[in-house]
Amino acid sequence: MAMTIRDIAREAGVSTATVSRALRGLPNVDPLTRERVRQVAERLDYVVSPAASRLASGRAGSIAVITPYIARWYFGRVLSGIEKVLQASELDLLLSSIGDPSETHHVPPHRKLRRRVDGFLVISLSTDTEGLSEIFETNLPVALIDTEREGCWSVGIDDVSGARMAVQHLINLGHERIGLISGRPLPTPFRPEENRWVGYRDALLSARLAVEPDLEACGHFTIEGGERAMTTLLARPNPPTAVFAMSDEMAFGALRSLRAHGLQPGRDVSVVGFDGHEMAEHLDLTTIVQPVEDIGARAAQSLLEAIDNPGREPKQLTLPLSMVVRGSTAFRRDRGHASTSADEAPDAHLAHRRT
Amino acid sequence: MAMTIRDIAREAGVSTATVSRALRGLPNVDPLTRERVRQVAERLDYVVSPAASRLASGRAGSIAVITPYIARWYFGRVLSGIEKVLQASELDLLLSSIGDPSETHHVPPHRKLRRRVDGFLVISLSTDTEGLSEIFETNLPVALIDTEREGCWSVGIDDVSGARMAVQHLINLGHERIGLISGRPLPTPFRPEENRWVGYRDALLSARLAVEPDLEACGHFTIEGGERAMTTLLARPNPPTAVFAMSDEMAFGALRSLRAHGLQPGRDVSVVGFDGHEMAEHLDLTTIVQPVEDIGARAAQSLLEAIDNPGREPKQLTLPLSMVVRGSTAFRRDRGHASTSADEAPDAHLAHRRT
DNA sequence: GCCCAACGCGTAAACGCTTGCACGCGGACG
DNA sequence: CGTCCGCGTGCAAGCGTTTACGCGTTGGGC
Repeated sequence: MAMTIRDIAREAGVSTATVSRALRGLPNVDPLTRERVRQVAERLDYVVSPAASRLASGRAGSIAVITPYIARWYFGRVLSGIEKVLQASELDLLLSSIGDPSETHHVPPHRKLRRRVDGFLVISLSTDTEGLSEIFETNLPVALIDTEREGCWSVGIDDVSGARMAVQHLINLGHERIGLISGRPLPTPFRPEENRWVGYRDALLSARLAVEPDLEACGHFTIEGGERAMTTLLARPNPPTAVFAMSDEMAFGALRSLRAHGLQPGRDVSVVGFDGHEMAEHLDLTTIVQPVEDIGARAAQSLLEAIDNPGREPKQLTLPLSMVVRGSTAFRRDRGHASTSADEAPDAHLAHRRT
Repeated sequence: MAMTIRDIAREAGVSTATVSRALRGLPNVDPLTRERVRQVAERLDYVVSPAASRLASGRAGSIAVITPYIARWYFGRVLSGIEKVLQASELDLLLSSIGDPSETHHVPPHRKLRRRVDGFLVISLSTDTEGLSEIFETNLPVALIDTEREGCWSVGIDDVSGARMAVQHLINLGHERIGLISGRPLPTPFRPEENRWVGYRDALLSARLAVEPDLEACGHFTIEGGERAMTTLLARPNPPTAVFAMSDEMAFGALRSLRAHGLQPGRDVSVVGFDGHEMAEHLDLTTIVQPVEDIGARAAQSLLEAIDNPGREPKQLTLPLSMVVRGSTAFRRDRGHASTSADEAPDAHLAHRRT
């Protein structure tokens, strides 16, 4: 039971040094010796003690994933992508949820992680999030998802143009009062939120359309929040005829609110979401789809690369977006008029597809 | 940078042993000394080297969570509950997805975890899942979620009676041909699946209703799968008038299939789901709700308890279930007849509520 | 006033591995 | 035939903690 490297060494008739080298695939070991050692280790069911190995080598043998949420759709999927890559590596995946940063939970325990990991994977958090600075100060490699930062590797999508694409689609459909269901009041600790806000604004401005506070409502990235936000918007003096929601989940809530008000998505109010959630198809929601799991996987690969090659110049990766047009968006029509549901937009210059 | 316990000892004018004791809150340390050491450590920004600590103490300082999926709703939520508890403890959370066991992915790397963790948390997997035996052989404490096993702690719900509750509800509504959307063909590596199947069967048998293979279809626990399953059931010679889906996500797919066939959930075919997914409310789906996040949290607590008190007799915990009745279930009516949507079932003896 | 327990602390031996260094040996090269 | 190089290997010094043990000092009970 108490198998140590010494037992293997004795059994194989070599020194512990050779066992160590043989088992780890280091050079300068006779192939025959290596094989013999392997067999002995196998037979005795030996696995190295990570603690001892880490202490001696100075490597932590694990990476930490810092995420604001675990249970939410987007984060779960990203995490899944990360895990798949890490599974194949030698590194352990330490999961650390930071809790909703805007709620100033307990102090994030990044302190504890200090001597414990070889690198960090941070999801969606603005680089100036409180508590994140400790991570950058470690000088360990960091891979950022959905953000960028000098000296860090990063993977993400172009949130600005994604949002612009969504809003432009609505503009092309003839909408002029286009609402926004955002996350929470700025400043937000989430980078994508800021960027989607910029994209929304850009699109409106370059079409010389109004950007009014009255067209915005916070949905806190939840279904319920999205529903409340839509309800709020509908209650405004001059409600929007179309809405861009920063996430599909909020869009789901918006759709629900519309139905509750006797309005039909698409026909009465157009809605675009963001993410590519599976349910979007089922709810007939037009959305900007991002390769979520891939984002996680690529980020993990980046981090592994950074750990293996310290000092290597970090790369930033931007993954492609696409739009899926469904029934929740349609040409603007005056309320009350009858018309067929014409939902093919004249914006063929944008990347999009139908399903 | 290279802060060791020795630096603290020197600076505080004590031995490393005292530093170690002071910082870990062990007894037999003068309160004044302890405080002084604390201050020095704080000032020098010292954190213990987990590797060294683990090597010396023999504790791994982390627990592994073995889960078949990360991205799926149920597992993400359970994981979130686990993480919240572990965050407050001293233990690291090592995430290890096993991949879909029925697909015989790569060999699960539980081997690697051997000397690396102080305990295991296993989600939903049958205890006889291939590769899980290695875990039990370690003799480390194991907390099981959704399953039970001699010598293991466990937390879960009563899947049998949950399923029975769902089906009984349909029976009470007058349905006689009640379909089942299950996960995959038995034998399945997931325990809840077996049990829900038993509950389904029990309810039907004790009402002297038919249990036919023709009433079953596999939905693989995905939305798409649920949709396909419902479509399959509808195409059968004598289709069911009501369906119990083993998960809400499959039920969502079923609802979609119904709509695609011009059928209205509740009025034409009743559907009950299982989980308490947020979207269930939005899709007006009757469902059995389980305290998912709580399940994870309790299991984590159990494991911590087991680790702190080795040899303690394991406890099994069963958490309560409830049923939320919504519009997707209604009294059976003959196809084609008009009738109002009467959906209040005469099964007041069952725990349920309306929203 | 004595004895013993309890307390606070230091000494030093692990814990199980990695790795710089040195050594011997055989072959290539001049 | 001597030298040198490089390969395969072993030796042993760490890596930074924890903890059994022992020692001196106090204080309370008799």
